[in-house]
Amino acid sequence: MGYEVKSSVEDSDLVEKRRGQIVAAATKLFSQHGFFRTTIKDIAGLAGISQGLIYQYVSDKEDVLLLVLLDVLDGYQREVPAALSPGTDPFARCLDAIRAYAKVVDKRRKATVLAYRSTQSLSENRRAIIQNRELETNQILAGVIGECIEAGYLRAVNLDILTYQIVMMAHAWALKHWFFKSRFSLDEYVEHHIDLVFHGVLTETGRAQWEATRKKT
Amino acid sequence: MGYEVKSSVEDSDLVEKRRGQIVAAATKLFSQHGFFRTTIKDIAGLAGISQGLIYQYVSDKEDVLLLVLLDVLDGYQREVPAALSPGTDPFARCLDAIRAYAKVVDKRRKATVLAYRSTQSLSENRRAIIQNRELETNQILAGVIGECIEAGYLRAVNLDILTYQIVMMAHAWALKHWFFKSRFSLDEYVEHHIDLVFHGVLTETGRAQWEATRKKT
Amino acid sequence: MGYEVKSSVEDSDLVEKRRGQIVAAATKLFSQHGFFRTTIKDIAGLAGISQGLIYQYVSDKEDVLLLVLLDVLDGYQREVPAALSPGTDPFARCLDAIRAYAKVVDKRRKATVLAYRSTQSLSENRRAIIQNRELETNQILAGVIGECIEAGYLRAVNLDILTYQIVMMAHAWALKHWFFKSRFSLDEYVEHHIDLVFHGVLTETGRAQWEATRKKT
Amino acid sequence: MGYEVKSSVEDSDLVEKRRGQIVAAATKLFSQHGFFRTTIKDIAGLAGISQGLIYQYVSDKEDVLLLVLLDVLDGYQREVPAALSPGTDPFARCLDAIRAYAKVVDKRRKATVLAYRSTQSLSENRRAIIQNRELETNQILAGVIGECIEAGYLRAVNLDILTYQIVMMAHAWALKHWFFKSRFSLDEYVEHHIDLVFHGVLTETGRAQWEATRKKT
DNA sequence: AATGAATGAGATTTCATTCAT
DNA sequence: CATGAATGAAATCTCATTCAT
Repeated sequence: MGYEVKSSVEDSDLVEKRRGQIVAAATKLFSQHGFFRTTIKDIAGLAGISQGLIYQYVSDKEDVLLLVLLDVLDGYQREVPAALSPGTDPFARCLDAIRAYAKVVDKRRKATVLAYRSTQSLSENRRAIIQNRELETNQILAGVIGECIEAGYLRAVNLDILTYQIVMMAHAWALKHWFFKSRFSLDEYVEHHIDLVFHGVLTETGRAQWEATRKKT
Repeated sequence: MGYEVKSSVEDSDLVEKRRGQIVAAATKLFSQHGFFRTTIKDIAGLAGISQGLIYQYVSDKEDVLLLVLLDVLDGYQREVPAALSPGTDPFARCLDAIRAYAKVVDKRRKATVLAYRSTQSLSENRRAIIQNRELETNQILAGVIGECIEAGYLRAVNLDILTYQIVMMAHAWALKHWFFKSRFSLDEYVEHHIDLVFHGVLTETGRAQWEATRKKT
Repeated sequence: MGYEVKSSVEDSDLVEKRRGQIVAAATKLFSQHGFFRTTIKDIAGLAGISQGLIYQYVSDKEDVLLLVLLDVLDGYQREVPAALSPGTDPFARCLDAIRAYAKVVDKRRKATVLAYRSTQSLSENRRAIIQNRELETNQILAGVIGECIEAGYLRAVNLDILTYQIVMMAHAWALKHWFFKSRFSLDEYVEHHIDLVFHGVLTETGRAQWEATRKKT
Repeated sequence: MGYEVKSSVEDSDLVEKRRGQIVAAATKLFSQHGFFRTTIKDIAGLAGISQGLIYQYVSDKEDVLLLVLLDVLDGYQREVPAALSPGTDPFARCLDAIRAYAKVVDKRRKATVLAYRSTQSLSENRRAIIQNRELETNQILAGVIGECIEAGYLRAVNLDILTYQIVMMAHAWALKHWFFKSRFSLDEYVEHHIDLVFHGVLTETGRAQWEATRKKT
């Protein structure tokens, strides 16, 4: 998983190892203080290597950020599929996926927030890499949701909308954690949302009202 | 609306005016290039004043950011209530509020993204100010939603969850605009979401499956 | 004489003054240790200003070099014409010019050497500026020499060749000073050269030999 | 030709070979980008060896420069004598030498310029080595010129002056190539100079004027 | 002998902030 | 009140040199 980021070092095992150190240190520091307030010196210090060495594995400070963000998204992409029991019913798999996704985000809460803060600090093309990676991850969710629709468990709502609804639910857990943490456990938070999206919020009366409203326009 | 931010200038009209200039310039530049890449010199230049003068109306570069973010949130707080026809039915008011909120966010799309990027750059206490302000705005939505629940239009779901669901829907329009812009108009986007949250996604079969699933656990 | 080099400071008197300080310091240091071994910090220190301030009057370290070299060439351009008694006979003026040029180079010996060492360190376009300036200075010499040819004092030899012959004679005094200094005074050096170029080196015998040689080919 | 430069490697054939690689690569790179802008890594890369190995044949980056400059001067010293037809008349030999020297310089134009740029970057004692070598080369020219004087072909002008006149003529071809290249071929350039130095530039009138001028002073 | 990863000092440049005018 | 020149700390990045393998 060397990606596009170039290194002057040949030995790919070593590259893997050093980048691992760098990414681990950078993730921690970027999450804590942000990309701009973190210095290369800090990263090198925490990674236990010299400043100069970082530039043998990365061409830019921005490259470090890219590596960090790719690592976060890789985590999603690795762990969500791992949580799906293959061969089971789409409905169960879909619930698994939603809960797994939320769990994965929770595990990387700070890094997820980091992604929101920092993706815009990347140059055009590096940003595009990240966005593509995000879409790939979303495809995993979209896949299981799509199966549920085909299986007749879910209405044929717009898949992009529904997928991002779920994605944002999980991200909001990270983004608004300052609010939610004192009010819900992760499980409660997720189940509330599942209930919401599965059953909707309208009562009978509400549904009537909705129909009435729609006719007017 | 001087808030806590202190100014060495007495004449409060002038303070208002100068801060207006500063905030307008800074909002534009922060949104475009981010907080860290924007310099005080840039802001002064665009605001048509000298660098030094900024420090008579603000104590810090961070203070400028606080002012900008407060201004964004003020916009929400001002414009959402304005869109509500007073005295009408809660259901209609609720729909108005949701759509208005989305529209307000759309109007400040870049500034909204800025808020996500930059709030964490603020010091503890300044961040708290922003978070409180966000909650105040959310109260407006929560208010009309609550009325709908009381009026029996909506199920008694958790108000915080539902409110943030709607808030995040609007924010996602800004945050993931790179994805949505080529797929939906704002209206389509919003109506898709309203449909989703109002009616839920489960079919009859899905509902049965859900019940079956729940019993197991 | 602000040239093309841009400054963020408006007040042109101040620009003149500060650049004067910077150029004086840089000339000394560049001449002594070369462009690359001299640091901006050194220059600032010797100029009695802060490092940062230099960048308000110059956009680059290379810009400092350009300023220095332009200043050297300006010296030539200012002082050579000043040594010419206007209205006198072309022959006298020509001798004046040659001796004056040598004197001017001698006065700036180290800076002249610097020009040879460092012009190539400039970017393409900045180098072109310097080369043009050199040609302008040479025009002064070419002018008086040309007048001597027109007046019939000198043979109609190629003007570019003769001009550069004289220019290089003066420059060689600086470039090979390590050799000449223990052997000649500047005056002796110059008069030897004038004698050489004026009368040539062939004896009668030599001239015959030369004719014989030429016929063969 | 190991000179004073020390190597940790014993096998002197190998030393010769490796230094050959290093010098060839360095000459090219130094000529192109200058001493300071060329890195040891670049040199190693072009020489096809590793960075570390360079330090087994050289103690310093400056040492590489010394080797390069010595190599250039060696070229002069080798090729000029080779162009002299032994046993011929001093006059012919002198013309041969002048033309050969110009040709040798032309062949190493960039390296010659490099010598002017970089000799000053050497430490005191290394610079002295280069200057001595230059004088040795000049002796070759001085030798044939001296013979011409003894043979009565040339006036008894100062030998140092005349020799350096010719040396500088050739060097100027390299140093001011940006000017001459569009105006003269090497041959034209050289013959113009020979004509100049051999016959001088004064006309009969000029000579009279010169005498008149001299009497005054 | 040879490699190339690692070090760490150091250079350029930027910019928030101050302060004399 | 307003200006903008001046400061100086700090950050990124480069590269000669070393050294374990």
